[in-house]
Amino acid sequence: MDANMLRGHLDLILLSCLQHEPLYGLRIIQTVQEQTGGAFQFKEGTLYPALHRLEKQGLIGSEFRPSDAGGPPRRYYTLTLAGGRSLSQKQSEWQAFSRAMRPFGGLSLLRPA
Amino acid sequence: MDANMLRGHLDLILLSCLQHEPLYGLRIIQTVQEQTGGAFQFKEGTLYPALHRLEKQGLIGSEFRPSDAGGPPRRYYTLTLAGGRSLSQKQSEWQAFSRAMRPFGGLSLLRPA
DNA sequence: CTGCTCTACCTCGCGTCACTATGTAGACAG
DNA sequence: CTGTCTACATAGTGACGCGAGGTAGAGCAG
Repeated sequence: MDANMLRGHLDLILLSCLQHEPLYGLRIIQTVQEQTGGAFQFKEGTLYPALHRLEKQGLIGSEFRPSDAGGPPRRYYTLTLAGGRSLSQKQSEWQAFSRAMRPFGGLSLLRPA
Repeated sequence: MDANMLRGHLDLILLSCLQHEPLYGLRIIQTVQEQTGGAFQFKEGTLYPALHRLEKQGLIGSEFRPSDAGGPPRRYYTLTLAGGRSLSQKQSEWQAFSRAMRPFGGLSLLRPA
């Protein structure tokens, strides 16, 4: 899948991942891959610029600390308060977008209410 | 709504609009606006380059003919055979994408099967 | 210590593509 | 002939996901 469909939806995915617990970069990639059954597999060149962007916007915070399980230190990202609000809004936007797409996506006989 | 969420999904919308009958440019804009309850309102600078792209790819054909209802002539676009196949595929891709987004879009308690 | 490998993070450059703004041309009214 | 409306068209811009490549520390083998 995926040409550049992800455009504009990546931020929502990342914020949503950090909703429950802090995660570091490569772990986010693994998480997303698992939760989507392999449908989304982004690369580092996709992830890190997006995380930096979100941090610059104040939606996430980060802490660089030594790994507790061996290996090199990791930068753990955490959802901020503003990030939580932004997440809610982006979820609403996604739902509106998804609903607006319904007439075009096939499956026209489903989803009664 | 809409920042650049539309990215990668516009082609699907356009092909889907031409599925039942030929339409001309501005009429497509009206159709989409109506079918989405006003959620999608693209501008000409979005529409025409996209139509030209699809035509260059052979997914739609066009005929420029005088308007049958007064006013300037219009370019009517028609779905080709290849366009029909592409539409089906893009619909499948959208469904896969939409399904993959489910863990992040909120509404986590819905959509049982 | 040296060299190798693995994990993790980072960044440059590129291409795509939707959007803004602007332009052109024919139909019709006054 | 001038204004206005409809319809089509395009150049320029910017955002951003992606591919490829680069750095650095941890751990291990010899």
